[in-house]
Amino acid sequence: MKTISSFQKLVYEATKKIPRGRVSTYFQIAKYIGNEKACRAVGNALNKNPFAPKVPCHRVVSSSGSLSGYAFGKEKKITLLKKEGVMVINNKVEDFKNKLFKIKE
DNA sequence: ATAAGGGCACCGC
DNA sequence: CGCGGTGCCCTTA
Repeated sequence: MKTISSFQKLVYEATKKIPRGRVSTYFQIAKYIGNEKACRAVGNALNKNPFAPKVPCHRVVSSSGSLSGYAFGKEKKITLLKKEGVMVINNKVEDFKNKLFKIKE
């Protein structure tokens, strides 16, 4: 039992909302939660990721489209993204802004 | 309660 | 465009 807080719950919710072939940013999730400044906290929450397979943390990238990191290895993240239709080049998402999914809608 | 860490974002050079 | 420094937030020990 992880005893997660509302914050993390929202993080996972937002992350799960990200459709396949689409990517989002920690910042976007942070805003969805209500604290755009909590971008680090978001990453931390995803890092623990008690819902690993349920939460597609690999669809979450940095504001510049860089993969930044991944609990299972960024290389794995790239592979998953490419398999979902997201072209990843040089550890960065191609057409990032075009594939960017805005959760707060 | 305090200290440190973590998958960030922004600003300046 | 890349690097370094800074600020905010959350979790765990």
